[in-house]
Amino acid sequence: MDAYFASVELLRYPELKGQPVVIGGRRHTAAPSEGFQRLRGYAGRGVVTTCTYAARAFGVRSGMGLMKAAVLAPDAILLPGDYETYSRVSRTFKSAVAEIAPCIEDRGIDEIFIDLTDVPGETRNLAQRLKDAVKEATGLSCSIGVTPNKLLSKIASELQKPDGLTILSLDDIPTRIWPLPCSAINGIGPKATTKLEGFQIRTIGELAAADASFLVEHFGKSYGAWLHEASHGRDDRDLTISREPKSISRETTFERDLHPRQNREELTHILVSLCERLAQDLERKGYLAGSVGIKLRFDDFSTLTRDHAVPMPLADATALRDAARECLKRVNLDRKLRLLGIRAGALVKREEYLAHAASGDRVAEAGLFGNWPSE
DNA sequence: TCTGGGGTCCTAGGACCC
DNA sequence: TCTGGGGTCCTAGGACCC
Repeated sequence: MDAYFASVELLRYPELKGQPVVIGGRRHTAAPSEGFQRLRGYAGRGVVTTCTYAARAFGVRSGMGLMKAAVLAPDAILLPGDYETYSRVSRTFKSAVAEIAPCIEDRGIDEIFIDLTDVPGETRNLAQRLKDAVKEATGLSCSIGVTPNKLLSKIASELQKPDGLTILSLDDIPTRIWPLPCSAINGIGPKATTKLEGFQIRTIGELAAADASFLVEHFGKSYGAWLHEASHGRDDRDLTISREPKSISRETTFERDLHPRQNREELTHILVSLCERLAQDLERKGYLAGSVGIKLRFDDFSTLTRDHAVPMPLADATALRDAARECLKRVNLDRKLRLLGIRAGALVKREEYLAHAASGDRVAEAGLFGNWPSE
């Protein structure tokens, strides 16, 4: 989806069309009827989640601090994110696509992979039908890349944003893919980009020209070999149609840094609140946590995590808090914090766990391992 | 003027087991 | 007194993505 959150907001406020609009920051109590909040004079933490193309023209980008964005585009309109609406519209566009092509891999709120292998129809025609269906169902534009695999489709979908439709075959790789910067490949982030630049490798073509052995030597067996394959547009991954979550978490960045001793009560209150929200998430989704972790970010932005495997899977707020305390015992709390998070890992389906526990399977399993025959 | 929140996957060391 | 080969689980950190 193109500039997804911002585009959804433009549906709600059509009068903002063409204007620089930024989604981000915390929900504000001021009603929009009193006029839109401008970025000018913004004070506080928070980043740009999404922005319109008009805002991008000022140099504003996703992930940029709002204070910096305010300098670049002081008259841009700032709207808080409304994730419930974005989720609802997300389900709508995915359903519209599924009516035409049911084999879909979910890639988050605004992105999907679609397997068109068994969908009849001429390629360009089919892609246009998908775009039309999304537009019809949501009023929003999207950008599509049709290629032989996921790696290339992801790159192709970015080539003509917004409202793009790009079709590539393997023969197009030298002309369409190789001129692009390495970072256009999904999986090559800032660190790898910098390191590659150190070897004078800037484009995907330059990466493709590098020896596989050289890449393995400097980037490791697995990542190095993958870099080589990716640069040649090779990718044999299947679509992942359904998956179970591995972890569920809640975290929050404070308005101001808090000290574990001076602001003990405030921090305790925040932790309790995070545990309550996480407990609700677990309950709603039907999972129990086999491990509980905490995440701390200090005033210098350094981050630390601690994990605790619990003897019995749990999901209620009090138990989460007790487990979090076990983790906190192992941390030196002598510096101010800017973020606190809690995470449920080693998830087990509540229903399945309860069924096993009732049938005594757990006891049998423990017995099996306890009595393992020795040589 | 510092840098959100929710995730996944990978690596690597150590404990522990047969 | 010194040392194997295979495996799993736990924990911590980091890169990357939406």
